[in-house]
Amino acid sequence: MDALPKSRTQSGRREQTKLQNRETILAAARQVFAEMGFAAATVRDIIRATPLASGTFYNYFKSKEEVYQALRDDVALAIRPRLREARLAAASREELLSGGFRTFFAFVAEQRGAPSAVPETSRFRMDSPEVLAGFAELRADLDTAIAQGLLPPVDAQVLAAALAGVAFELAERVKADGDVEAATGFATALFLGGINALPVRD
Amino acid sequence: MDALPKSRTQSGRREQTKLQNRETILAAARQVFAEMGFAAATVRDIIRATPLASGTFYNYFKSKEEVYQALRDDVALAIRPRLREARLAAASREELLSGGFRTFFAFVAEQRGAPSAVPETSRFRMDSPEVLAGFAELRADLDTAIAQGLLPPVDAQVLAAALAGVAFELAERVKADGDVEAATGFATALFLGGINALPVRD
Amino acid sequence: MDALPKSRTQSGRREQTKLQNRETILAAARQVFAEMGFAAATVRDIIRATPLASGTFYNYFKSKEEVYQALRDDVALAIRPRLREARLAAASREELLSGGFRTFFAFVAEQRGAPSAVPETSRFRMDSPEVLAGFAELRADLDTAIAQGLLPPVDAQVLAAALAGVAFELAERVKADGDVEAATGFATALFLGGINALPVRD
Amino acid sequence: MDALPKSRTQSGRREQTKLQNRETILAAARQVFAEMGFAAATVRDIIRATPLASGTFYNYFKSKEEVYQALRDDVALAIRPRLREARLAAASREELLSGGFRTFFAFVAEQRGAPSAVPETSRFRMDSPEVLAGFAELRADLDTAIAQGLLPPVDAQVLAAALAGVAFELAERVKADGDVEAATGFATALFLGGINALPVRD
DNA sequence: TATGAATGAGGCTTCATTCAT
DNA sequence: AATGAATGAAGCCTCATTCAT
Repeated sequence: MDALPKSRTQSGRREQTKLQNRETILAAARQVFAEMGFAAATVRDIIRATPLASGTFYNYFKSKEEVYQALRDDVALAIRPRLREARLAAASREELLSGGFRTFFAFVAEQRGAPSAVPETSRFRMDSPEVLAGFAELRADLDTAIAQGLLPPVDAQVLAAALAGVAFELAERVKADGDVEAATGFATALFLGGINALPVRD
Repeated sequence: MDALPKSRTQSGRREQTKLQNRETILAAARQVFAEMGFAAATVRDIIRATPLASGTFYNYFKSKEEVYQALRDDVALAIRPRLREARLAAASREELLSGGFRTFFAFVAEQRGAPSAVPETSRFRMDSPEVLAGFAELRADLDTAIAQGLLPPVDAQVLAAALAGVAFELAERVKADGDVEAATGFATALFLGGINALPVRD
Repeated sequence: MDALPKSRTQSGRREQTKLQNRETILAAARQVFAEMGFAAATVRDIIRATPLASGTFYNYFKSKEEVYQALRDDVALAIRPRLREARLAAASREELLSGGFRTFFAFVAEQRGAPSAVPETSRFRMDSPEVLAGFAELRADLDTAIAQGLLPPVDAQVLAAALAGVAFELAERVKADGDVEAATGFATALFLGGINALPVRD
Repeated sequence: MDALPKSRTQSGRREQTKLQNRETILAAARQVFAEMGFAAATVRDIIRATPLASGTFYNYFKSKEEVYQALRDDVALAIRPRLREARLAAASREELLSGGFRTFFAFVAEQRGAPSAVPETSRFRMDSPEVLAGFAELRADLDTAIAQGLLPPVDAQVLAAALAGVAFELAERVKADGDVEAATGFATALFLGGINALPVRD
């Protein structure tokens, strides 16, 4: 957290600061969660990574869980429209798959921030409303693609889970090596080849 | 002051008790983590779910993280030999894939315990040594399969990640619906069809 | 920059508002003290029961204690003149006693407000200046009555304490059952009979 | 609170200390409540008046309210048997009244501890089970006395309230001047004279 | 080894109060 | 005056851990 000087004399800062404090807290929380993991992090840790007073935290969030969800939602909110767009623009099965994967992995590569101090031995996923909405959206788009004939009539729910599983797992590699195209190529080829072999719905 | 053992069974009892205490703590921890999630659980919560005294906990574990890893390792230790066996017994690519997935999903279905009190909106994965060893083992087995000609010469590391991603994600569905065969069929078909399409190593 | 009053009514409105805010706070405090007890109540609770901002509270009161005293004083201020009048109008010892008790119990019955949310197992008495003045007034009136021959020359201070003790304790019953006349009859008879037996001052 | 040295070397002290800590806390609480009043006192204040660690408080009590009730109960537990005995030993109405008042006022005089630092402007009464039991006992004894003919058939409940009111109010004077006999004489005479004049039950 | 009371650090949260607007 | 976000002291309480028994 860069020191935002807290001196009272910079009164002009206050009016900006108002709801920008929220951003300050979110940034600090992102940092703290990355450094020590969500489970170990405390509200105090977040506050300490901030020039703000402890009480101020509670003007914005009720708990670290609420901050976490806000972060998640920010991410989901940022990535969802991009994914949507990529999928809707697809004119072929290959474009649907490669477009989705490439968009996702590119986003992951972008987010590669300060590498964790702790080698980060735990991963965590909180299915906030926004994240769940992202899943639902994926599934809906798959259904649309099936209707359009871009995909065979497979179980969209399960296919969505498989896509997400591969995406999240390969994302770990992208975080490490930043190679978006390799991951995209692999995942696209896998599903391009595999989808035809899937059992179709009755 | 050597022990004149009060009775032979007593010393036997003591050893048993020692092992039992460890199991008691692990069982309580499994329960507690399921009920309130890992992040919220405390050592005290685990002790309270036990007839033991607080100090006793520290004769067996140093922290809840250590308990968590022990649980993880127990799971990994239980599943790894089964997976190994399934993979080594495979005489065809189809057997390799379906055997591995079926073994994994069957294990997950077995473990489906009392559903969490908290709707459990977060999922954790702690890459303890045992879990990482499981990954390494998978990768080694893939390499062996490639050498045997059961698989084409793809990047085993990435394929392992994709297999794990699909396995873990579909595991959530198996936890929910218990349908091992459906998940096995889907995953096997996907990879059976997809593997041929994958880029091969140079 | 003298005020060109935007309208005459506005300045009138402002003064009214000022008084109204004080009343608003007192009313909220009465409510809050009744609902959660004095000890548990906080300034914030009082503010929250108000449409006003937190800072505004401090334009009127310094603390919850000050609010409490103001409430007390309001009560004492309301009851004292009535008690005074009742006692001064008394032409006989019976009238002196019954008039005083009846006035007091009638006031208590009037105040019986919404019953406390908390079963209220604690009772407070804060001897604010106004309350102490009420005591002094009672004592002075007793001295006057002694001088007038309405009462024998007993220790007015102690008699005042005994009267107050019975009055406050029976008040609890009146709060519960609202039976002003029963309490008045009992207390009057007790003192009417007892006063003659009291030791007289030397 | 006298400093009980907290050094670890005095290991012999520990076993005594075990449940004697409870007494330490109660003594500190008595002191603190007397000095700053119940409403203003905090758990921390009580702990600070103790050589104990903060966590230890919670091994014995859950809140200051619980401490207060324990104190109240101690008092009620100490005074009730004495009052009971005094009343049961009474062979005449005069003995019944004077015995009860004298016992109560003597107890109050005994308890006169360190005078409050703050002039103590608030009084507080928490009707814990023990206190309520004391009231019930008084009432039962009055009924017994009525049955024995020591008292006329008045409303025992209301008479009990009147007796308590006078007793508690005169107790304030006894706390101040310590004159047990004066208070006893006054109260006894008042009720001795007044009881005959009370309305009798139908 | 097991016990469980004691410890005190430290997390969580609210509070009274200030002060720039 | 009124507002209400910010402050940070401080209360509440639990926690992990120790250690005498």
